[in-house]
Amino acid sequence: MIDLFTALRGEIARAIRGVADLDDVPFEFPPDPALGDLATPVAFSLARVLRRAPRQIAEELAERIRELPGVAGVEVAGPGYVNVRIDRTAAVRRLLGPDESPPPRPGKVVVEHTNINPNKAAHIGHLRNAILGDTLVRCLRATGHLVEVQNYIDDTGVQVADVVVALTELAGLDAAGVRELIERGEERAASGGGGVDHDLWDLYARVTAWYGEDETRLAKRAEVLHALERREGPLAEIGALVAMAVVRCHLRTMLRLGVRYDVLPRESDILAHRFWEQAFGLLRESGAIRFAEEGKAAGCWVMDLPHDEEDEDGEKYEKIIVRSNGTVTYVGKDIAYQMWKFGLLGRDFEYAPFRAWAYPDGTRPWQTVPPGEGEPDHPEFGRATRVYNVIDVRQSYLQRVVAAGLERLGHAEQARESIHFSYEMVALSPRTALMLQPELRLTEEELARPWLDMSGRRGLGVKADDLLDMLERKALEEVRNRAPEAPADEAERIAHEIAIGALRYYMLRHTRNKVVAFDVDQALAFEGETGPYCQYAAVRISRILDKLEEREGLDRGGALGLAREADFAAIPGEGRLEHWGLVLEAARLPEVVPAALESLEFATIAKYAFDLARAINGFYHRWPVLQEKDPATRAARLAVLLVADRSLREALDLMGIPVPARM
RNA sequence: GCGGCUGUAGCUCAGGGGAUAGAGCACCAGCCUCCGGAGCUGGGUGUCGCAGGUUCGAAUCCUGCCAGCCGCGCCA
Repeated sequence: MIDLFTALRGEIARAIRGVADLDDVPFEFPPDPALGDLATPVAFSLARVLRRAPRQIAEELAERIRELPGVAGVEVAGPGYVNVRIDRTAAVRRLLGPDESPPPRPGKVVVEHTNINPNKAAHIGHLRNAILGDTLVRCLRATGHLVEVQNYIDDTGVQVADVVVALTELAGLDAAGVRELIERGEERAASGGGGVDHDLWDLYARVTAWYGEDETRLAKRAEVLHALERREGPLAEIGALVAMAVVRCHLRTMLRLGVRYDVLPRESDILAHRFWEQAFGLLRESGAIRFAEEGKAAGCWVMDLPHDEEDEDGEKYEKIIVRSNGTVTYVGKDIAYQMWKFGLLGRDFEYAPFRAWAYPDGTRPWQTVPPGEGEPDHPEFGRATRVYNVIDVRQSYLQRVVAAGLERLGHAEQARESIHFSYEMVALSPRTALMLQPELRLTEEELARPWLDMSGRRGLGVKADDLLDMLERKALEEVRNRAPEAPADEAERIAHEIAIGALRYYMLRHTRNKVVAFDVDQALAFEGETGPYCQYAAVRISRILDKLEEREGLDRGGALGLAREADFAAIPGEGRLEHWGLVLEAARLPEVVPAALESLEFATIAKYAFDLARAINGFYHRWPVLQEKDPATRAARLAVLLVADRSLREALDLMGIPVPARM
């Protein structure tokens, strides 16, 4: 990324402070590039302080700004905006120059995302999580952060227990039978089908009904849970087998969209390494929790929340951390885990390369393992200076409690740096739900609702793999229509890249506080505000470069060299402003990325990429490069397109959207 | 009850003090002997949920209200 504006703003702000004392000088981009490249409405606020007309103040400021290097002109417009124009040829040259990305930053950022229960196939809600998380990771890395990506595996929870019950009681399988089921899934997966996680999707839905028929059957779940925690017996073996097999499936699904992880911490290893016992000691010693002698929580260890939260009786709110039977709650475990992420626990996991699967390139993410099984040489994990937990909005309360726990332990800074990246869920419109599953029986009330929650227990939802398959099939059909001569493997690769583009864009285009009411038609759209539209704009520029090489022997390096030498002023007057407008739009990327990180709103990057692609497509139609006769104009026009291309590709890359070689 | 989020065009959504409130979809009409239509150009719609307030200026900030959704468990 190349940032034209930050340094310039600093200069202008300094010049303005020479006239009036101000902490903060506001800047904005003028709504129309004809007005200028950078604007400040500062004269309006100064007018109040100085008790003079804003326009008059603006004129004075303009005089000083005019003198600054890199400033090509200053004008006062409207009621008192100061509009600044910059040197265009120099700007274009710089934008085509070497990368100026920020230097590495101190500290380490942990991003935890995906976190799918390893009991059935990933659904489209998990896709939103992983895509948001992965985009966060990419943006952090692009701005110089060292990032560690964690995907937490809850392999001892109720969901896994239920699937073990389903396998043993409903499917009548023993460990050998489960192994066989997993193997069959692997064979299907090898030829592009769904793995064992797909089998479990329906099986898991059935177990809820099975419990419903006879409540005494819940004892089976308790038995399995117990076995999982102790890691003993055939039920535990099946649980471990299934959980790791499903994790493998999830990793495969996520790899389809280009999402990878550094380390997979497992709940069972948190238990095995006795993280909670360690945290319990620290919490007790620090006074963060206390033993409740009386009240509703008598006999429990509780944490008094520093918030002014009260329950309906007006009593001070306390959160139970250890139950009266001595077992720890979910929040308690989460506090221990969060402490580990910051290196505050004084205890670590052991690690080994993920045992169940390797990425196709032969690398493996790391996983945690029980005591005594770890490899001596492994990267350092945890010890973060900041932690992002990507979890949906329903966990907001618990995330606050976890941060409060750190605070109460005396780690105020880490509490502040514990960031809940919350987002709303993906749901199904009743129409889409019925379309996908016509056999579904919805109540009157459900039909009237704007959306329906996906429910693993009802089998209601859309599998991530199925959506990806649909996207790839549709994209492949389009590719075959448009480029019938393309070899099969190339067509498939392009279709895959288009599918990813469509899916990732779809999940990012909504702001995070909005429920995505999943709509098949919208998700499968390749036209309008979509990923493929953005990809297409980049491909078009790429095609011009191809033609340039075919017809004139000018390769990409040559084209870039030509563009760097271009004189922007060579562009004839009537189109000059439009050319410049595209450059300006492209130059805004370094403004967009930090803003997106600050607000955790990656829809802004999606919107930016789309606007830029739209500008490129419009430009493409009005200003041909290859047909342009005048060599100076042609070089300048090429330069403009290359500037736009660079920003568009960078923006797409931040969202994990690849650009196909052709479309 | 308490807390959070959402309410903007027919639909899906951007915009979150500042220049004339915008996109996409859908609908209609145009556009290539081309750098391939996943495109471009036009066409028109808005009590920005309602009511007050702050401000030179409010879709945007504040207060209240209405509607919808989500949380608030000795579940995970």
